[in-house]
Amino acid sequence: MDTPDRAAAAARAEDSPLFSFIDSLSPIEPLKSAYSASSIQAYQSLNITSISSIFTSPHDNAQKESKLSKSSFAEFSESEVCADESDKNKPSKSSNAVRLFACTSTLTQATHKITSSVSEGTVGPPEGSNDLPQPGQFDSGSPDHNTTPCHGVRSDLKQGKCRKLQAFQTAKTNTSEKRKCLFSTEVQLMDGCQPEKLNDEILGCDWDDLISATSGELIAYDEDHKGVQLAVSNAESCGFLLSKLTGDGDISDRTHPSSSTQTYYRELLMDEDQTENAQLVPDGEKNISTEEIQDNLYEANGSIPTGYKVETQQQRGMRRRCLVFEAAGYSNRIVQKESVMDLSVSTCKGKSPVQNHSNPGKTPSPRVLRGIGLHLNALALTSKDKMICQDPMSSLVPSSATQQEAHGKMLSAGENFIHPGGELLELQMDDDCSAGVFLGNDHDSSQSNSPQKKRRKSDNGDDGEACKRCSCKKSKCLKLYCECFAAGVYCSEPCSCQGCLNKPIHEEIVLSTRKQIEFRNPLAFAPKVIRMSDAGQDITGEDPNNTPASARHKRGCNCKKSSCLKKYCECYQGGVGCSSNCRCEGCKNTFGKRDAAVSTEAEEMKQGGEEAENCGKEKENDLQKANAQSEDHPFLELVPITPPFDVSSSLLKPPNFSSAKPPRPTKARSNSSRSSSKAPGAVHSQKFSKIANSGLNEEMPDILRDDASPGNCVKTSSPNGKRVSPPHNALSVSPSRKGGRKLILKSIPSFPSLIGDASSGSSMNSSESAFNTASPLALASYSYACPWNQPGPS
DNA sequence: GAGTTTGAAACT
DNA sequence: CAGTTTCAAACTC
Repeated sequence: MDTPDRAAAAARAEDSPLFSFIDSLSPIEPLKSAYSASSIQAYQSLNITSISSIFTSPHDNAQKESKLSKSSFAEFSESEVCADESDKNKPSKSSNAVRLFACTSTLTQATHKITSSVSEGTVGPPEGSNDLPQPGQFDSGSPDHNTTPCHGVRSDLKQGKCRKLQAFQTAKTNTSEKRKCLFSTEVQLMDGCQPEKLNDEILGCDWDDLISATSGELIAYDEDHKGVQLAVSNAESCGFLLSKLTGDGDISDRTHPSSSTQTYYRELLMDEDQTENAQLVPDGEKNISTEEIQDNLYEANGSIPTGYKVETQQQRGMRRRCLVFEAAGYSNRIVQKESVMDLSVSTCKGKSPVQNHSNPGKTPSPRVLRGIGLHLNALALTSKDKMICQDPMSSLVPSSATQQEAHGKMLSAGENFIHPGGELLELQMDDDCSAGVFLGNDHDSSQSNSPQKKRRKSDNGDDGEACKRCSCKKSKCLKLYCECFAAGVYCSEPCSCQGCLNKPIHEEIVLSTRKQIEFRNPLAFAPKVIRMSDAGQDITGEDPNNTPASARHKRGCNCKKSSCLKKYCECYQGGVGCSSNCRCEGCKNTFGKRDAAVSTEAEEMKQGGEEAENCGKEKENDLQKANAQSEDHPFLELVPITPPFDVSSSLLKPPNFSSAKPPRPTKARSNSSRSSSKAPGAVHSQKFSKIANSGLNEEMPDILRDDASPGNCVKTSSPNGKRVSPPHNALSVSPSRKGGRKLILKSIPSFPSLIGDASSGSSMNSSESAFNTASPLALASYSYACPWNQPGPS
């Protein structure tokens, strides 16, 4: 960051002929400056104080960026947002991306080196593979970048930008570079199409991402981070991405530095995107540039900085995607490594082979995908998840180099996964959809982790309704009645709603409404069904006992006529047995009767799985659906809660961690009180004690009680826990939390992210400062926890 | 596809 | 906090 360093770096770069060439192409200096202290200042001014972002995964940065963009450029973003929808993929963007891409191709290794050197210059001395800016360096730099140029860019780029940003986020080691690239790209965009060497170079690494971003959809792959994802149409959503990536990413990076560096994001270019791109850039250039570039990248891997190489070759990013796709093993299989190139090529050409494969007939529009984002809750709640969209899935399908790896990552990712903002949600949806789509293809089942996805896939695939979504008429999709809104996702094409305001265009309204609802009921957007089982087992591994059956409906149902044997019953719908919290009458929940639960909750918790099985026999279809929902998305569960939530109540966040006080789930209490009132207090208390006492307990009890235990937020289970726990002392608060975290994540609605975006900017700073090292996950958890911590409405 | 049932969400 | 109304999903035909 220091000027001397920059000077040195600059000198180096200048020395190389490439540098001169690059200069001719586009001025890089601006970027440098951006990275430099000046940028930092700007960053600070923006209120993005926390450097923690540096430590954190790219996600954090992205979030911050998004936040910044939003907060500082809220006007822009909004106006742009509107424009985005109409102009999602602006030619300028695509053109820029194309340019960058082309530049990168031309630049090849030398350029990469230069870029790296440049980055280094800002940060520190580059070396060999290290040429690429180190994460830490970037981190420091990235924020700056983000702050200054990004804002403008973001606003301009809008969704596409966000996507790009997200993509950047995904990259770990490369992240910094990627970030730079993003920034650079963003900058260019802002500037208007000014090609920049750095950008190009950087883009070389991320250009795919950029392209994807421009194209419309992004698929983020964070091998290391696993959790990351997506992008999304709105910058807002970008902000939400918090995903655990940070935490995971950090960890993973540490553990697997080399691999970590390779995060990959891919975009499937939609026809639109392609067309747009084509328009923007000469066809020949585009195609050639992209293809060549890719080829070059692959070929030049040796020459290319490790980070680049890895990314291009390994396409770890894809793996992430794979998470989604994993379920759809098919996608992975089909595409595989080649898929990456194919994708890139396809994007250039117009349609990605993948898309063709998945849905020859359909060409999922980026929009669709965006909208599709599934919500964990939604998933858990209904088969609707299916809605998500097969198409997107298919389109997205990028194959991962190693499916298995991807799977593993996916799982982890799922765990880590946080729902970003609405767009992110979309991505999620995409993932989900993909999962759903692929469910049929469960090949990947080997993934072990993604059983849920598999199930869903099957479900989705089976259901023609897969893409069905809400059909609100009077609620304007701004109430919990709306599944989309409840799930924290924007309504999209599949929706048949009327007067829908749950769209990126009305982000503010959505956020405000969401806040209101959350204020009224902090748990409103929390997952209705907490499912320790899969997530806990897989992720945590700590709670072998937890079985799907163990999961219970948080609030408990109030069924009277359905006997808890129909989807009317949330418990049944969620594939969980009724618990003492339920006030149902004549409960016959196949997953576990309330009475039984009360009397033998402990057993149920352990054996819940059995119950589920039994129930499943009774109604295979229903059960499958339910199970799929609940189980399939274990990692969905993991999904971060709503950042917004955090944001809204965010103020508490820092305190949470710092403060030993366990967050109180105000509602939880209310729930408990409720349940207690209805159910025998003794029983309830017993459960509690059980939970508290048993190590396993964490699983369900936490969740169910999640409310009860504020810790839930904190708990970050395995994946999350990894990231979070170390840094977050406060988190450590209760061991039990681990399990809770999983649950928590699940519940988190994507929308929250939206909220989070708005508030996050300032709030994040404080929180980040507190966390610093904390991973994004931590943040997410934190934020999530905060709400809980706060009595909220109470 | 239309109408009914259902229970959660929202409202008072 | 309890009761009522509103709402949209789930279900039935």
